[in-house]
Amino acid sequence: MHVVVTDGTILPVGGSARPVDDLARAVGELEAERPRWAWADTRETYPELLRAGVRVSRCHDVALTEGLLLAAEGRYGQPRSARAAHARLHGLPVPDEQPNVPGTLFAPEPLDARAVAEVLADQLRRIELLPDPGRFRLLVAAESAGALIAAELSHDGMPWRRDEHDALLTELLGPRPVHGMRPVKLQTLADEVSAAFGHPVNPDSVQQLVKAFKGAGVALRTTRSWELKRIDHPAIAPLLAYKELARLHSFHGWVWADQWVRDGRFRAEYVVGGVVSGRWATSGGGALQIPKVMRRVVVADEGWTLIVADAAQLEPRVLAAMAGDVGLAKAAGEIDLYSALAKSFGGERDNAKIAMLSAMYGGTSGDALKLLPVMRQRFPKAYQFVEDAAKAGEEGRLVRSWLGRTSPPPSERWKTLVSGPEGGRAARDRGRFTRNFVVQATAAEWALALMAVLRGRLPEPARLVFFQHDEVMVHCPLDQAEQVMAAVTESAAQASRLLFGQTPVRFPMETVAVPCYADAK
DNA sequence: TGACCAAGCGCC
DNA sequence: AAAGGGCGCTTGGTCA
Repeated sequence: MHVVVTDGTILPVGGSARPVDDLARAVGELEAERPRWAWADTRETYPELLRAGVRVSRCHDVALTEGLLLAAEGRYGQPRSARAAHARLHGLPVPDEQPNVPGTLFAPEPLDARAVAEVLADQLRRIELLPDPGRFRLLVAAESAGALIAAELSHDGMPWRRDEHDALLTELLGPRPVHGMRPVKLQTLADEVSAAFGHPVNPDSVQQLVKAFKGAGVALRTTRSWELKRIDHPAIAPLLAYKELARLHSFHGWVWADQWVRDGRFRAEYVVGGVVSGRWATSGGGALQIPKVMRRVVVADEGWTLIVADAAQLEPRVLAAMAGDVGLAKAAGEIDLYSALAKSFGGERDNAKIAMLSAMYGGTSGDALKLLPVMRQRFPKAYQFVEDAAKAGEEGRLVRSWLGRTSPPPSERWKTLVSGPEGGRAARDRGRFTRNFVVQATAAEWALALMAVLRGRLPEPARLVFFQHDEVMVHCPLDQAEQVMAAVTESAAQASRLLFGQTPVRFPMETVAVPCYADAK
């Protein structure tokens, strides 16, 4: 049963609205009945419940659902807030999308509970009109669970040892400099670059670098590191070292830690569905781009451990299950998908891998082109599945994930471009996007389902603390390690059943219990 | 001065 | 890990 929640009101759908003074307390009491809470936007309501110590098991996020519905209905890009949805429902002027900044001076009055209930009812009706309402309902549930989880991840935070972070930075860069200065090791490398050219060059400036290399008789198109590596010049070594360390300093250095690490926790801000494929994005903190070298500062609390679980070869498995390709599904029933593939393929493991990846991602390398016909012959249904997606893209049509997330339509610019002289290129690019979309979006759905199930199976006080596309991290007391690892395995199986029902495809998780993130794999 | 873009590279 | 898709984020540089 749905129960609508706004700032000061609780409204059980079909019942009567009840004003409440203490929202967290009221929600906490009603949670015993396990309703599906419906609210305009999880980001506006749930954080304060969490701060009050209240967690809920499930919800319906109106804004996220509206975004999914609009895309599915071919109205991608319209404002998706509950307020906008309500205005559309009543033929009123639709307000522009508001940035989500709580307490903004000009923030509009929140919708009242009755209006939210109206939008909810309308959404449930619209879902029934879609090609596969059952799957879409699952998508809505998973996306909404994602919203809960994202808020909880931010609330709980990933363990982050500032002392270890500082030690790592000091080791690599030198001691923390006064604000605005380069750390000593960076400055030394910058000086070495200048010395190699015989005059001052700012290694952060592409223009200066290209000019300096030109003066030294080296023509460069870009200063990308893979291009620099092919050049023989005394400035290259210090420059490459500089680039790597400078990035660490400016992206995840002391200033970053001041802003994002508090009380021994890194609290990222996740954006659920922030990527068109349904993958999450982050706004601030760069949680999805933390360099691997930083993993050694992610350390479990005393007496606790980190359970790090990574879905192995998720995307080819997802394709096998989606396409219903018997041969591929059989290979995906093995732990090492690629050796199984090679057996069925009658070739080398590496070749099987390249063929698989090229089929999924539209690879164009020489090896890939040679191997694709084998792929097509051995796994015709899987091959056809991604080919169909690519063809749809090339023709400007939409594609959908397994649960019904719809790709954005091509832009007006693309439509002009595709009928012009460079049209073939634009069409192929779009084809690669839609080919990738169906696989990546479904993999994202599987990952959401995994987390939603796992969240419900975690014992107190274990907490999900990190999520990165196909990898999750749980922080729990040492004596819960076995239980949590088992929960991960069971959740993967449950997620697979939720999405695909009975399938020979397995979705193994590589799961380890470690004191420190760097110790995983 | 601030707004905006491109380059470059981290993650999956 | 592949390799291709897409993201965030910082810096330098340009323009109004």
